[in-house]
Amino acid sequence: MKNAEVADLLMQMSLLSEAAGEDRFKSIAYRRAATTIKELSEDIEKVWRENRLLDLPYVGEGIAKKIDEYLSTGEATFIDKLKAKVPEGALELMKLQGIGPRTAYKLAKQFGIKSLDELERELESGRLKEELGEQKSKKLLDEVKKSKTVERRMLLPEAESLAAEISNYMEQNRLKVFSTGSLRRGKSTVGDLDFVSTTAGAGDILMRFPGVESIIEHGPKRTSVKLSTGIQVDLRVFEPSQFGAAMMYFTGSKEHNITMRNLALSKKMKLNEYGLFDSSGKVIAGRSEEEVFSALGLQFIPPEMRENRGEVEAALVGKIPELVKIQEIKGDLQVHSTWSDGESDVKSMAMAAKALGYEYLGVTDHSLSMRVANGLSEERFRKQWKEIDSINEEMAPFKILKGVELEVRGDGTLDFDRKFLEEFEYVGASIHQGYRQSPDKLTHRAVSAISNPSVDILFHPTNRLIGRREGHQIDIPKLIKAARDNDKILEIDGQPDRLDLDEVWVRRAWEERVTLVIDSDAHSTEQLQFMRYGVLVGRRGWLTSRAVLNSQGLKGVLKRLKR
DNA sequence: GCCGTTTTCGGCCCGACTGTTTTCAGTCG
Repeated sequence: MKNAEVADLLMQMSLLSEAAGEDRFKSIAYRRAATTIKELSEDIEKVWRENRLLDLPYVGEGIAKKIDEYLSTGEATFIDKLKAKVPEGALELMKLQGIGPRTAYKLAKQFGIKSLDELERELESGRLKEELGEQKSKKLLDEVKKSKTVERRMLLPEAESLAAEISNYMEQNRLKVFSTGSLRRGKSTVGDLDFVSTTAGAGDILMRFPGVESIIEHGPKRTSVKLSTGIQVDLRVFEPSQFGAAMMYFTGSKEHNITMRNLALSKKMKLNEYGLFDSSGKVIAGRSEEEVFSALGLQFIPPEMRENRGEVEAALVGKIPELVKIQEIKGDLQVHSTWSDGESDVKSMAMAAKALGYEYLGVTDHSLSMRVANGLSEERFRKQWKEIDSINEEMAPFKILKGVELEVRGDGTLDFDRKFLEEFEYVGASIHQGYRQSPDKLTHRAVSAISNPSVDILFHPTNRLIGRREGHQIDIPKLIKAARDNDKILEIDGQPDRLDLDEVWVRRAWEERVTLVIDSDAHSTEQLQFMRYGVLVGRRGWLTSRAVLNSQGLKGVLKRLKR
């Protein structure tokens, strides 16, 4: 699948077009098309072969022609053409906060600055003071020095705990702040933190938060600071009567906001962060999000869905799904114990699961060939089952299910034979090995695993580790089709660095009526909490409880996994 | 470059903050 490559090319076009000083709407158009293709839940090559490129949102004649060139010849002459118009170095300079297309163009063209290192030298020499002004030079110099610490996005637990730390600090100063932005939308990675407050002066308190390293800007309504960890925190202050509109605006996403504002315009109203207004400027709504949605004739859209992926259109016709909730989860079907690489024993895991209100817990220790994880042999599994039986007697009606995380070996064969696999209450297969295999081979392994009669679930299908390792380049539409044809289940793994399947594919899978299971993949009792993150992915993938196997009670799950 | 229950041309979300621009351009979210 070349979706990521094509999206990347279009994103480059967007940046180049901006740096070349072209009409800024061109750049926006490229970026929108890039997003469309990045989030496309089918193979772009398939769309192209079937002549459906023009059906994609934000793809018109111009962009379709470029995609056609790339997919048919493997070349992208349009990139080189545009590059010729951009002075060398401008793109790199634009990565710096405070340098936009204008400044980058000027610095690269007039001063021949080609890199951040060169910019640093020029700034230190003072030669740019006349051009940029004293303040700006100083600010940029600070930025250049800071830029050397790599920019990173936080995983959800880190983002949540930082947000909690900041809001506790504010609370100690008798100020309430509300977390918004991508954290409120439940995105798998969070770049910066966004808060809304209804108390004047909140910005002054934020600036005194102990982790603050520098102040990016500070005004009566908006304050932005940078923490020593490199994370940016933005705070905006509003009147209580504006709170709902403010939360909507700051929760985003940006593209969702644009669609919402356009919808307001089409109804002769105006929507901004202060409220919804009629054509005479009179306020119609703003105090709560519910009020604003309703005044626009929309159903309430849960934050997790606000990504401009059709949710506004769905809300207009009352088709927002009732998203799955964490309270509806009745059990966990992938956890590990001390039998393999877990830190807690089976009984502790079961007690912790019961304490969460679950009816059942599927213990899925690794199979034999995962030697690094102390994978179990047939003999050890039989011993484990005895232990499970006795705990089950004690804890009834709570039930521990005998599962396995079964290794799909490099050659596509499974760790155990069919006869033994039938003795488990269910089998989840995983592909951990063989990164360097071709996409075709990996796809074949995944498809044959999910098609195997002894396998019920494919765990974390791409095996990605966010920020550390790309997932296997498997053909996911093909995998989804195989799961559907064989009536099998795909997993959303709740480990914060996995969250695999990705939300885009989760949505596609359920559209094809493939059941999903949301698991914590816990390796300790505490990690059972990771279920929450998996549920967020499900919600971002528009799942209802009906789509999620483990929103069913024990009876329903056993029926579905009947062997 | 894309798009259309006002439009196939003329728009494209809307506002805060910074700096030294004495009225607004650049950048950002």
